[in-house]
Amino acid sequence: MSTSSSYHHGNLRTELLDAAGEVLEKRGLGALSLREAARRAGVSHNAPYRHFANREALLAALAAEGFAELGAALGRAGGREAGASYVSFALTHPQRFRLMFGGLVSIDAHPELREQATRTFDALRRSFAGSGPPEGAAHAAAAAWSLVHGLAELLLNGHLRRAAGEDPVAYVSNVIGTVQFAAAPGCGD
Amino acid sequence: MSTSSSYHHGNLRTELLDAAGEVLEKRGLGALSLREAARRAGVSHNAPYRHFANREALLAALAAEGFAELGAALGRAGGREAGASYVSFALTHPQRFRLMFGGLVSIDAHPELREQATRTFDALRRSFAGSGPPEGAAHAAAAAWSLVHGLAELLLNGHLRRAAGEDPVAYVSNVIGTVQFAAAPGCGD
DNA sequence: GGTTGAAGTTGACAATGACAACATTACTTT
DNA sequence: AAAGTAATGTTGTCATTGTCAACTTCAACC
Repeated sequence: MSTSSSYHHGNLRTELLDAAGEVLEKRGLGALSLREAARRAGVSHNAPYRHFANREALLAALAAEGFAELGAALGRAGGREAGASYVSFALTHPQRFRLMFGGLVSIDAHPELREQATRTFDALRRSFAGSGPPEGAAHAAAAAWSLVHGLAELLLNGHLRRAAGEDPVAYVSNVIGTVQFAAAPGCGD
Repeated sequence: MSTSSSYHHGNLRTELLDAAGEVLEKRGLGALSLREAARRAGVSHNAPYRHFANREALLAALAAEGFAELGAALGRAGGREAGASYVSFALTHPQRFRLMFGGLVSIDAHPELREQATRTFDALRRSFAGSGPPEGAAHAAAAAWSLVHGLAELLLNGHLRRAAGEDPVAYVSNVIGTVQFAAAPGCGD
């Protein structure tokens, strides 16, 4: 139905996001312009402005998509594999992950992004809160999230060299396995 | 001496880096253009090209400066306070830190940056290697670095909320304090 | 003293983000 | 169903930017 005429696209916002997402992952953030997205969607250079206030708004929408997907991935995985799932998301969508956490788009400046991010962060804190008892819970959860987030970033940037032949997945679980949270059962406070 | 004529600046590269660094921290990476740096250095729009091949080369030089400074800070602090020192650097120079680890400049593509980064990374691994015995050393060091790096990033982005009135420095050490590395003395194998 | 090359300048061009004015279509409201 | 209105896309334009090319100035060396 939507394809009747060629003037009104009918689905442009979504297609712009798809096109932009592809450019983002394949050619990086620097190559991602509103005009390029418009070109790929087969639409005039100014059409995107009907759906996004400016370039940053498009980036914010991309980031929001990313947070939604990350949240879904965390939901799928049990609390136990949350860490592996987080790292896996980052390695599967490196540019998206950087966009989400790179600080280039202010989360607070974009309400829709803010809401989605908040939802995902809450899920995250919940996932990582199981690591300790109430007293140090907040700190331990922060540590767990930090560990996993840092691991993702450093892997993404190629700063961690794993031994030859070491499985990436195994590496992640090995690294995570070296730490214990202070109040976790089996290790004194 | 150097200020004799106004044609040959004599110190342009350094001044461009200083100007660019200021723009970077105060207005963010997006506002940092070669032309803006040139303007601030009181020089024509194309003068920077005598010192930097392109915009990315300038960014690479800024990142290299950052790595040098981070390395120095780590050297000043003992191995014990390496973590706090790392986080402190990130919080003091947020934009610089993001530039260094944001993946926007390819480290490998810029030899000078690559060398400086390698030096600093080696120092880093050394700092964080003290956390465990040889067998799991690499993994434990990776975990320590990841923890600290993630903590820095998440703090930078305002994703970790510390309790009201909790000192930032104390918070960092509290969070770090919740983890113990598997083979560290005082905790099971 | 003249030559040469590094460091800076002016001038140009294409790409981009953004604004304004206009065109076309869809939806609502009788 | 007809008209009016707002949403969606288009064309035109402009300032800014990165980058290339050609020219100029100056300092160091023979």
